[in-house]
Amino acid sequence: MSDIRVRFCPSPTGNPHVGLVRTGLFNWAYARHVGGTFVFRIEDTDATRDSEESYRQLLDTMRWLGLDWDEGPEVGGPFGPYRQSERRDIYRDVVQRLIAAGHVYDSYSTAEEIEARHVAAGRNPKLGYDNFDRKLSAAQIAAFGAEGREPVLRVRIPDEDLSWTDIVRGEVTYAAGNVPDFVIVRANGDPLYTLVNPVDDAMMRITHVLRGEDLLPSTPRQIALYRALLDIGVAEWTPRFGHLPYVMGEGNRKLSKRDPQAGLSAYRVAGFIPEGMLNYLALLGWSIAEDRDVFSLDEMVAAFDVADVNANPARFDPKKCEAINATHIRLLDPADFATRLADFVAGRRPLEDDRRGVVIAAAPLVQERIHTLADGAALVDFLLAGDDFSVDEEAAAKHLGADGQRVLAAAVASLEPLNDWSAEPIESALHAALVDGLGLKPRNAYGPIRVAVTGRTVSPPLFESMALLGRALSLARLHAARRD
RNA sequence: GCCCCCAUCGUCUAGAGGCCCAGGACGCCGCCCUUUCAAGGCGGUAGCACGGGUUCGAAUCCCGUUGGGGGCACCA
Repeated sequence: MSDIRVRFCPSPTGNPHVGLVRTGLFNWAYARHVGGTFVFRIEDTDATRDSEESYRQLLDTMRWLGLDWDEGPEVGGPFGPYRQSERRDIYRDVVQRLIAAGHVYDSYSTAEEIEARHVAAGRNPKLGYDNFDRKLSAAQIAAFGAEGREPVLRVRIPDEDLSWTDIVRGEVTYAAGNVPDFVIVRANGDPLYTLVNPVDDAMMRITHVLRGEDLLPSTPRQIALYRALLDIGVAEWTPRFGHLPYVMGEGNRKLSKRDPQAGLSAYRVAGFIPEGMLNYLALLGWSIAEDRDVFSLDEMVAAFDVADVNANPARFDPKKCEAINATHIRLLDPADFATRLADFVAGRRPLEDDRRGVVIAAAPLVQERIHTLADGAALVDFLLAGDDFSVDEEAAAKHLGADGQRVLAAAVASLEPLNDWSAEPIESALHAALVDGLGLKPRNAYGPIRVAVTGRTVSPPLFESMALLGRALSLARLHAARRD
């Protein structure tokens, strides 16, 4: 067991997106690699944006992927609670101590006033807070109070360079004067992320903060806050920071929640399996070896180190994600794959026991032909369709014309006397009648039959499919496809 | 505008001075196999952003330029 403690602390807004999950994965993998502790914390300090549904989705997603946490919601731990909405009293106390020690001060400036001051001084109005309220006189404060204005609380940033050694980027420095005093408590008394995140990291004894690159600019502020937390005894050390590269979407934009390919749940619904998803996500900024990009979670754990993470942004490529997923599907033990496929199908349409058995039996025929479980479901659908079976129009036009009709007639004639309705006899009978009898090339011979029986031009292997479908249904569909 | 980050095939990456006229994967294109589709096999396509240094030697180190991204909230 190592003393390393990392955390994953999403806020429950909307559905978890792939970049967020990738960050969770890297934290988890690092914790497991070093034998440390993985803390899962929910940052729900913004009541107007957080939702219980999103919270549930977060836990559900983590569990689906198999990223278990050592401390966190529903698991507990020595530093709980792990939902910030339940930690108000803790923050209130820390704020009192920060005030008492003089690290923070009341600030009355509104955004308009700050901007006006910049304009009046001939500066860029977008410069940010100007630390104006640092030196308010008692009289001014009294005057604001008399107006009924409620101050926010700001942290006093030291006037010196702030730098750290980023685990993935190396030395990063923000020169003195570039980090304005920032707000940690709203005028209404609500603590902000800017306070709560470092406070919890300190109190939960986090040693390594691994998070998205978007938070890099907030790191100097946090380092300044840590000095204050160290001073008042809330923190015992400043953690190391590592900023993981962005996951980009289409075009050159950071993958946003609105992006259709961004939400992780969409992949689950589309029939991606955790193994494939995790493997692909791991590839976004990390690689296991020079000539290898398919691996299991265990293999990742054995090899993963944050220090090896690449600093440049990665584009999420749905095609490669599918390809990786496909190889993981093929890697699955056939029995395991069969039950996953059956469960997936059952999630889409009611599956009675005997039909479930058919899907299980068909699974080996589709396992290596698909990228996602949804592909698999589509491939076995003809076995489950009852009265709603229909032949695809385009396929019919192409294969069930005059030539197709001759094939169908000969096929029916050869199949009807068959006693043993299994793949081999079916193949022999069809081969004799169509290839030998009509002198057709196999691809032309079996096309019409495939379309008649499965309704599509693409299906699992024909003879096995017909065997699975059964004699009665197979013949009925062959008859139904005939025009005479 | 200011600050910060990033820069190898279309995409994800390997590469931590000579092993690299740059390796793997996805994609794409051929061919083989083949009852469709896959899978598999074989082959191909395509890249170190640019300019200066440093060095006997640079994709690798330094500086600059350009390009891309992010931040500059009483969101996280």
